Amino acid sequence: MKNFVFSEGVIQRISQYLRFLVELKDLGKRTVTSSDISENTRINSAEVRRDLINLGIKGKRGVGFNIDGLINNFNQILGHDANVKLILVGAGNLGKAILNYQILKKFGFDIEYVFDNNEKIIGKKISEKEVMDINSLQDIINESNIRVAILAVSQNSAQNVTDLLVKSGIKVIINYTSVPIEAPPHVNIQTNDPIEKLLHTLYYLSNTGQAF
Amino acid sequence: MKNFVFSEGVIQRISQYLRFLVELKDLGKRTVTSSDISENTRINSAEVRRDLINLGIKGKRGVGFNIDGLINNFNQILGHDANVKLILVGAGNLGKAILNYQILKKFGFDIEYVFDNNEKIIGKKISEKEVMDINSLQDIINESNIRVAILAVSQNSAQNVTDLLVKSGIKVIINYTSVPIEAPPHVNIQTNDPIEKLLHTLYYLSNTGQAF
DNA sequence: TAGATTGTTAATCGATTAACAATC
DNA sequence: TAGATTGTTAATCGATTAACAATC
Repeated sequence: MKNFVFSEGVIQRISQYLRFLVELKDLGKRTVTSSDISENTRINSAEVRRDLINLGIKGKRGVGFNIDGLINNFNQILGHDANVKLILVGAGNLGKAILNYQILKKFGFDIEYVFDNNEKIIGKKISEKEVMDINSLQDIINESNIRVAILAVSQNSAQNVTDLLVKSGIKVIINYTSVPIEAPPHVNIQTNDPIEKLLHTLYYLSNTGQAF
Repeated sequence: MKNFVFSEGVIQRISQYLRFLVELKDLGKRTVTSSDISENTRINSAEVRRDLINLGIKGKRGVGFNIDGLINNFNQILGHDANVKLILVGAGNLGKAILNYQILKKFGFDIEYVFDNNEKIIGKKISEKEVMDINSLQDIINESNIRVAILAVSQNSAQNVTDLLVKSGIKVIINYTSVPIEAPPHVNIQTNDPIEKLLHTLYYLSNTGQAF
């Protein structure tokens, strides 16, 4: 079974590789070299090659690696076998913008349901999705077996909605509010705001005159 | 000069520490232990202590570290001495949502100007900011010496606007569109979309039944 | 064949961890 | 004093890098 257990670092890098490869495939490319991947991901090319070899993926010397093969392998490792269904909570400005993110579809994620608590928009359609009453959230999650939610509600309802999501069985929350939220340890919260990236780039901005 | 050069890893960790500490201070806390920091950032507590010692920051045994002292130290290292001014490009759904991100203010970032190319909204106010004509962007950046931009335009104008930002002297672009954009190597692009985080969590979702 | 990139080795560096004496 | 956490050591692990023979 050890063969099927990957370290955090490897999974992290595979996510980065996969992201780049799907974009490349989209551009019509068929093969990719370890140095192409290295340039895009800032991961050393020797490490890329070692990762691939460790995963049992072979390339062609002088040519590179087959993009379709890599994508299939990576998806299999991540357990990304079919499209993954998501719910989106919050149909305000942020929610509407997220509904327009075509990248979700491209990477095999489908926003299946949209919820809000605002009676003025419940029942209306946004980007062809009907906005549902947040009071029906728990029932729908139970029926549909969805485990991943995108949180795009207002700051002051962020924690309440999080509690509801946890109670309903959601296991991954992509937090698009810019407030910290809390959940039990078995729920994975990924906060998506620009602060850490902004802080991080400041150092390079002020110390070199360049951003990196 | 070696004393003032920090590795990429250290800067990354300092950004994480700082983010947590500002939130803690906001809650009224005065001191923090290395294990508090460790729990929140998932960085080993011994490594936290070693980082702080290396930076010349001393704690009190049995008590912990002074939060204000840490924040000051970290800000100084990152070169975050005064509020940092930003521009926001794009005043659609996404831009409006970002204007409401109070976390920017809390961490010392001010959205100074908002630009759009839509004549219907140019001149109008959103969250007390007047929307300016994107044609005036280059002049205003030149005068104001702003070096950081948040990109929240539509997918099909993302690259054009990026080119304009680069030409105007912007050095850091926080890319909130979900399309990849290209810029010369001296410009730092930070793409902020949920794909890598989603891919990453899939592995834990399917391999353990839990997200981590 | 010539050019390019893989597959692999070996050396180094930084991150991670456990443990515990020092001391607030 | 008793309890807690720092400051520090030492051992280990994974990441990083350079280099180059193998081979497509």
